[in-house]
Amino acid sequence: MFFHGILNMRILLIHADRFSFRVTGETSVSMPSELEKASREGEIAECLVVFMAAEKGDEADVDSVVNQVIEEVLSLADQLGTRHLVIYPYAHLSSTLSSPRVAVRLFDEICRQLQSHDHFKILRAPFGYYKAFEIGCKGHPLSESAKTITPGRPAKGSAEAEESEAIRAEKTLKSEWIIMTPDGEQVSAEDFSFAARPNLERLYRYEKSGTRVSDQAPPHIELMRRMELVDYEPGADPGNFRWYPKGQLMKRLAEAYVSGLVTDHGGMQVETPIMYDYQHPKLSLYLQRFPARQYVLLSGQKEYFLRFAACFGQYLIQHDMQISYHHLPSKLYELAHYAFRREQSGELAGLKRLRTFTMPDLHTLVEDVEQAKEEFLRQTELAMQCMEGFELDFEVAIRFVRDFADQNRSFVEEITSCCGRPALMELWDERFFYFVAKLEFNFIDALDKAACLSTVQIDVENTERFDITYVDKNGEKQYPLLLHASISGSIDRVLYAILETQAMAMTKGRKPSFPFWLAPIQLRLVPVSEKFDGPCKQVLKKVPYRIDYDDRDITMGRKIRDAEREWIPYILVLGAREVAEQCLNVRTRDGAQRKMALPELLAKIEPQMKEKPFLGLPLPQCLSRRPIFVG
RNA sequence: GCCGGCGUAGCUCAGGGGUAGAGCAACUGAUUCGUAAUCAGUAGGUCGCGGGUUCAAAUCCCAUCGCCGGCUCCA
Repeated sequence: MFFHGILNMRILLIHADRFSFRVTGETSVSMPSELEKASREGEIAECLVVFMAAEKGDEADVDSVVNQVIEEVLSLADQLGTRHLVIYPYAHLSSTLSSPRVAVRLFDEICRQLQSHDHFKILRAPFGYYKAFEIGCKGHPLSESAKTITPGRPAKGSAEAEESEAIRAEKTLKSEWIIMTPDGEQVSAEDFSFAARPNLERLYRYEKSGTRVSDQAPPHIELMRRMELVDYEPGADPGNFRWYPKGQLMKRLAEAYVSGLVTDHGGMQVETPIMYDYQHPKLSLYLQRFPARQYVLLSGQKEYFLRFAACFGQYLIQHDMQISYHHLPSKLYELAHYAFRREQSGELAGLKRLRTFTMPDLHTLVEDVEQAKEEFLRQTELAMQCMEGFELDFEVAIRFVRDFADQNRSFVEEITSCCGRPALMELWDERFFYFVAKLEFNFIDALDKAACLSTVQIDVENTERFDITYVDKNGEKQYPLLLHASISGSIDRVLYAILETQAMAMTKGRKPSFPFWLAPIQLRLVPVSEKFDGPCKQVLKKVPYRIDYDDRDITMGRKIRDAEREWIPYILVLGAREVAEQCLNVRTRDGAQRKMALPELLAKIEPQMKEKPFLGLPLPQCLSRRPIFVG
């Protein structure tokens, strides 16, 4: 039903002073029955002529196409005040025609429905014949209009028609909101005292009302540009960003970190295609579950959609795998680079919400509910560790189908105690989604808005839909349960959260900083004058981190200022005094200065890199050789 | 997608029917400097893109694209 693409019905509407046609010959798809339904020739004054061509994509959902064509025609006829219609099959509007069978069905239905409006006089031209026509177009602004009809995207004005079953269901879904404390206590969210957890209250209010007014742009947007990390790309579709060297480095480090955590946890890393066949039977079933927000692309005569998650690529692998109960739990992992969601333009928000983003996606097949719970907890711990590595604070939300929560009370308590903080719990009476349990780590940003980062879910639907099976002890095929997990959430969104966190720190008068392992430049060497170039080169050779060298011909005050504005964790000043004392003057983010010998400094830095990935400088080491990317 | 705001130099912005402006950055020169902005000079623009009104449009009108915010949405 939400199955649509770009190969869809075209109609051309022309308001004419006069229109006439006559059949001139047969084509390869001529059907004599058409001549009975329509006329061999006809003439009409003052009318709306509807030229139509049915396309391949229409075959998926004839009813929806018919409804939309009717709506377009009625609305235009109404505006023009005309009562005469001409229905004219016109294959030349399309290069990818549907089958004649479908086209005839479509035209029949459109005519039948239009005829039911008795104030119309309809002239119908036959399908499948060569025809000659003459037309006198009125030429006013409304007199010519072309439309492409998209099945499944129903007529304007029927807002609910645009929603999938699942989304519609969510609207009517009754939620109960509870706060669950780490020691297992449950309090209705309305009665809970949030004094110690203001962000949890923000999450609850945000979730309950779904909105938060703001007249400001999220502060990370200015930061991502000023810090030369990420920027808008006017040459692309909105929500597709360009990544400058520093941002690209941070992204690669974050990806390497998350992938390392997941593969150490037993995830088997794979890579799957970014585009899929629209007509694939299993995928089309899956797509029907969700609103149509895909990028669709046409290649030759075939339509493809760009993946919106790594799920189905992995389902298709798991479907083909031979799995026995010995292998469970079995984990496939992909760093989905990229996933595409054609969000509405107004929904895009810097790095928080993009149309193209990178997402770590872990899918774990488990034998039964017991194994699912065990894995769920391990993956929750992993997500905790991940947030710690990124130095991010978050609030926990857990959502359950009520029956599942009732039958697994101790599990629910274990999740909250594992997170070590009170959690917002949502309970649904019925299951509308594919999962029975969902954990989320939500980040609260500088504008008090929530964004979901890590998530773990128990899926009870998709192994059956994608025919993913394992062989049990008795040699019988079984459907496993499936855990979805994104240990960090979208990598882009992690960067958003890091930048928003620093924006909040700045408003509180604190100096912003990146986690040391993620800082694009970790140390900067500042010579007091160019006379110290020699000793500086010696220092550069001995530091195994991302260190650069401010060799520009400007004052030292200026160099310090620039380094501070880049949030560089260690600024090393080298002049006559340091050369004499065989040391460096080290300035840290707190503004303090200390004399340190190089080995002492390296020893201080080392623990900050523990178990974190490392990559080299993303830019020329000498600042004098470094171009400016943003203003 | 709908509603509102914005779009002028690389960046941040002022101007508002009659010669295109500032600060920062860039470039050149001087300066060799001790912890958040050294001094002087030079260059830099299809005023988002496209139409229209006008003797004349960056300025007014229309359309369009982009960004931001709200609605909706967030698999």
